[in-house]
Amino acid sequence: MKRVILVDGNNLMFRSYYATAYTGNTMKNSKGFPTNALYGFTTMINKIMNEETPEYIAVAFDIGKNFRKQKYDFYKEGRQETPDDLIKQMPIARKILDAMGIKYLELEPYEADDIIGTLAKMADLDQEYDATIISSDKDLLQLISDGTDVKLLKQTGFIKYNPETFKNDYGIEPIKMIDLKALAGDASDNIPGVKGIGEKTALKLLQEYGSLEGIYDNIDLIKGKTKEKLELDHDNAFMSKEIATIYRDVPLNICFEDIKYQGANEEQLSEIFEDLEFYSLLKNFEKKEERSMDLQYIEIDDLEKLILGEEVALFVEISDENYHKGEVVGIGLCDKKYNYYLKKELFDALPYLLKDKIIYTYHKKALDVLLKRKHLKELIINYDLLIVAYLLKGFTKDDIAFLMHPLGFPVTFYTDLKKMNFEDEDKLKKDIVLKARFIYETRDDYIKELKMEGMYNLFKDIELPLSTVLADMEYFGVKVDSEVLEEIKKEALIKIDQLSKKIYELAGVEFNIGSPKQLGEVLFERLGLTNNKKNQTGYKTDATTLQKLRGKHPIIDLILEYRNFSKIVSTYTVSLENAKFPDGKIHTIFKQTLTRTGRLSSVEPNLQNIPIRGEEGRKVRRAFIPSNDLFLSVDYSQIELRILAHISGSKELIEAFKNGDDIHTKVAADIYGVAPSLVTKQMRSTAKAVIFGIVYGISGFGLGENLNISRKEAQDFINKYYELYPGVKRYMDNIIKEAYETGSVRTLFNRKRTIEELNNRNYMIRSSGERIALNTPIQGTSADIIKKAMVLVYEEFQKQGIQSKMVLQIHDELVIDTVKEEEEKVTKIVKDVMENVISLDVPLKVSIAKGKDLYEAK
DNA sequence: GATCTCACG
DNA sequence: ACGTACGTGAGATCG
Repeated sequence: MKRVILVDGNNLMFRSYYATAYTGNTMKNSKGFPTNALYGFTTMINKIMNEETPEYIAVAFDIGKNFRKQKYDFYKEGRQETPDDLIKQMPIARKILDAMGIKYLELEPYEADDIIGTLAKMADLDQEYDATIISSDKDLLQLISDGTDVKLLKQTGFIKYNPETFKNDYGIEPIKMIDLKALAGDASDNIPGVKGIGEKTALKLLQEYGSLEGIYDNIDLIKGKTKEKLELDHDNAFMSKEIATIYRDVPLNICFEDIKYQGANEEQLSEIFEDLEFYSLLKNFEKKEERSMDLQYIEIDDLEKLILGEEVALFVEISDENYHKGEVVGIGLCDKKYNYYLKKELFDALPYLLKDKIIYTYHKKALDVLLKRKHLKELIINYDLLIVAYLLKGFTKDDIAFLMHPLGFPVTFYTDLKKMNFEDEDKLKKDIVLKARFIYETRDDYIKELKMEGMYNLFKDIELPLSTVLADMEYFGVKVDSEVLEEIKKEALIKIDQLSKKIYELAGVEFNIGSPKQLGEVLFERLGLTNNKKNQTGYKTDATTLQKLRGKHPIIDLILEYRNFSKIVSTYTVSLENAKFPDGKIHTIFKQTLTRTGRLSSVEPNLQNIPIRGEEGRKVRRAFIPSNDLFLSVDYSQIELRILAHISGSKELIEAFKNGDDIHTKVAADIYGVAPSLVTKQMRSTAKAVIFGIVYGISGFGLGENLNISRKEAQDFINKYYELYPGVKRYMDNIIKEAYETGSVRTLFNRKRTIEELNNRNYMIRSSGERIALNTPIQGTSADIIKKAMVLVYEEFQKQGIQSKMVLQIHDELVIDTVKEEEEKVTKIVKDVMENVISLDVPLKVSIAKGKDLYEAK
């Protein structure tokens, strides 16, 4: 049996284009030619060649007019025009295939689908050949047969369909996909179908009557509205069927030998890749001559030889992404004229060497920490390209190579440097110097861009000084009591042991409770519990699903408890203990340039998700103890809601906050139409869920799921809320409109987030873009506010010579490791700064807690 | 390495 | 009819 691979080339190009256009910047080479679709296309083809190693392969494209459009001019009408940036890339895709030795096929007036259909038919008729079709377009599923399967590409991975697996999923024969479309239509191709009938109803009808013809033959057996709709759109249905049918007799006049894989012409291919600047792909077949910019640099062993201008760019390569552990590998230094490479031993001289210089760097925080670890004087750094790129592009990588590579610089990625253990000295030195040079050469343009975008102040007054604060917090670290952790672990393990025994007993079998797959089988097959919730791999067994089964079987509660304790053991005792440094402290890394909203995140380990909601988990907080005398925890109360009140200008909400009302009680009273004194706990928590939902852009369905009430009830709550607080509704409408117009939203401090999702043709992704537009100004402004407060607190501590240290930030909360004698002073500073950091139309309020560990300080 | 589950704001 | 809340990090399992 010979296998023929049939690739939907058009589909691959579109997919690649929108995949990357959606995550961020459209990739271009240094000449400004767009390359994003080609990059995705090429890697996909490479992947296919590796995974399938086909002997016969063809890639089909659309070209020119197509016969469906000629006959029915509404076909594919209303579709967004293909972007210019994508059209430009189309001919290059064909060139690449030529160079790869892969045949491509196109023939006017047919579409790629028809060409694939024709070849699949050839394979079906020929006993010697089997075909596999590769595409993310479901239309092609109609071609599945004994001799043809379809690899349907998903956002991640793929599903492989043959007649059997297809029937399992859809409940109909593959060929009935055509009838399905005839009934349900297809919005993206503008195929009408039968108005008012969607996939659900269509599938039901087809399962019962077999085909479109079968349905109309038995039309009298069908009742009610469905029948009316079918009768009304009879002609449309049959016309839709015609359009949806892939034409399988395209006069290609070829045989399989014509599409035999020829092997790549590497020279030709590397020329194309050079031109596109696909350096990572070039690497794959070991292009000999390295494209280099021949950067000249001076190696410094003797500091006497080093004379620097006023402005310098500094790049320090570190041997581990975790700069609390890594060591200096090498140093690049540039001024206006010269490039220098300094060996790592000269790191200690930097504070002296760069005194009074204007310093530009990449990843200032790592540098700050490194200096502290070596007990060196701090450097005054004026510019951090990592932060700048984050603000301007939403760029998120710690490795500067990700910034340089798309611009055509021959730079080595950090992971590759690390893989070779930073050993190739020549390459390494050149690389480090190049990075420093890049920082120097681009700084003016980036600063200009920051100013143009109105983000210069955000950078200069908040983000840059914040990196100093974060370095200080990370380096100081949080002390952990290993004995407490050990104690918690021991007790939890005993619990786990007892629980597993009981669970095995009730299940009648021993299995791995930690395996969702095995657990699902035990609960829903062996014990016969009912669960209609599924995920990709089987039954859903997450806490919400299980909670709905409580009372149905005693095993459920035990499993929930088991999960609780095993989470505590693995994540919050063992891992935290492992994260401890020799000084008995945990030194997390606060990622300053990662989140899309402006929040921080915390890694290695994450100290922003230490348990608090559950009593058992909360005990873990006893293990976090101050290095000084006590913890002071100050958190903003309802900061996001206050921000919503402010930016929406909602009179009612502003009034409530000014009065100092309990906002959830107030909203509950309004929604239920009762006096605040009559609001029950239940009512208050419902109101709370509604309020949070609003901030996230929830739907009636989502809120319903969340509160376990009907979708309609939930929708009523939402409508009521809009009615009561029209300002909020107005804000939501306006911000979404603005987001569509500008492609982005901003926070109060002008932090910008571009939302590519809004341009996506997929409804789901577009709606997600709208929710992002809604939520980001709120979450982001909150992040701005606490960041500014941190900078001011830090400065005030310095001014007053305070020894207490800020150690944690948990989004709306600051934790200070406080010296007893400073308790009063510190409390006042932190409270005053946090409450007065910005003046809004509503007051900002904090609540304060203190204690001898993180458990008590809450 | 993807997926599921669960911890936090 | 679609599919279903914003932002994160991490451990265990499994193909």
